[in-house]
Amino acid sequence: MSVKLLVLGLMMERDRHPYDIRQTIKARNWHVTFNVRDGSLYYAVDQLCQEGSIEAVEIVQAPGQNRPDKTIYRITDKGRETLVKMLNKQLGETAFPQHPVLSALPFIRNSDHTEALRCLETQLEACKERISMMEAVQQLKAGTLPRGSVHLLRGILKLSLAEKEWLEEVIAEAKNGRLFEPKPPSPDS
Amino acid sequence: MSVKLLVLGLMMERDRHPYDIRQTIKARNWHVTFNVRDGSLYYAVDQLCQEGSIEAVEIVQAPGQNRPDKTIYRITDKGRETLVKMLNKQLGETAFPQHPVLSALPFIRNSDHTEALRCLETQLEACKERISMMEAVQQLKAGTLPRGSVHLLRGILKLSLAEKEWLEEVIAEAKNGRLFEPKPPSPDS
DNA sequence: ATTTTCAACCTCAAATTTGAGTAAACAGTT
DNA sequence: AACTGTTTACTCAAATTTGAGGTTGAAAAT
Repeated sequence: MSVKLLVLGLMMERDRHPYDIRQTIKARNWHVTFNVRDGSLYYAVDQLCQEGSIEAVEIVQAPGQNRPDKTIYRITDKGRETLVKMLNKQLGETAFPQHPVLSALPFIRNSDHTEALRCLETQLEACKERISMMEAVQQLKAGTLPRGSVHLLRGILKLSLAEKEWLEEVIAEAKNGRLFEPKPPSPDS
Repeated sequence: MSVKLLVLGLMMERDRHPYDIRQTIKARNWHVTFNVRDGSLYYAVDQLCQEGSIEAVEIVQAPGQNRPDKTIYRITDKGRETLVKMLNKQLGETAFPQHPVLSALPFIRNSDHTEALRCLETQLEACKERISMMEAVQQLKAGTLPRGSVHLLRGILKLSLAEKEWLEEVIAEAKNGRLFEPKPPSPDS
């Protein structure tokens, strides 16, 4: 969710420019949890700057002279406060995460069944890939990472494993068609 | 995610007015998966109406005469097409769901540790409640629900159980302080 | 009999995200 | 030497969500 939290958190490690943040996310395989578009990133940086949570420190002239120069930002004292507040806020949100398949399921009988099955199988594929990726990363880096990041990996892994089992059940019922049956007798669904 | 999908899906069952949708969500305990504010709901209905996916059928005069009258909508043929498209789109999204704790974890060492621990415990509480609620609902209604809805419940349950175990591990490390330790030796985290 | 609360309804500005661009430099290919 | 693709770096309108508010009438509490 909060892109601002991400920005401030990364700025705690060192001064950065927006694009650096983008790269760091990739480098750490954080795109799984932090699904941020460029737009939101630059927007968040702008906001943080306006509210005084970060400040521009340096403008680096890029190699070619017509290229836009990157502005490097630093977190301020106010920013450190903001960070603590946002952490509290976010840790306090008890909303269940939104899963696309989960929220599509109650309506799935209105779908094109063949197509839906194909989608579910793609989901399972993606899920399995995520699992092996997380296992690999854990092997490689677990020793060197701060505990928070380790638990991030373990969390993704654990949730993905549960997701996998569940998807397999759903797919089984999609295959035998039961998933798409109109209804048992019932009054309210 | 897609509020529009929700609206169309519910309109497939019968004609409805926006507030009816709101109530149905509550009645079915769907607020867990569909976390919709009033604003988005009315906005989505408006959009769907403008694009011709639903149409107003009837305007019911509410009891007192100064109260706003509710407009009842019906799904159109175009709406049914839209629904199928949105289902496909949504089922095709393989993004990992956003969990507030998950994305706060890598930065948690910058938090107020006592407060953070308290938050984590609240999370665990909420998670447990969700689990017992889902178990109860399953007991009561599993027989009468369409399969899609059953799998929705089972999914929430399965994911929440995994979440619970994971949270317990995290809390254990928050208690002994290891979670907040600055870092093991490493270069990149 | 009057105040308080609650459920039914809805609105709207401001914040944020999405999606689709732009443009320059470099690396590799034909 | 001209093409194609990729990385760096950013922009912007349009779509959507958020958060907070507003009105009426009926029911409950004082």
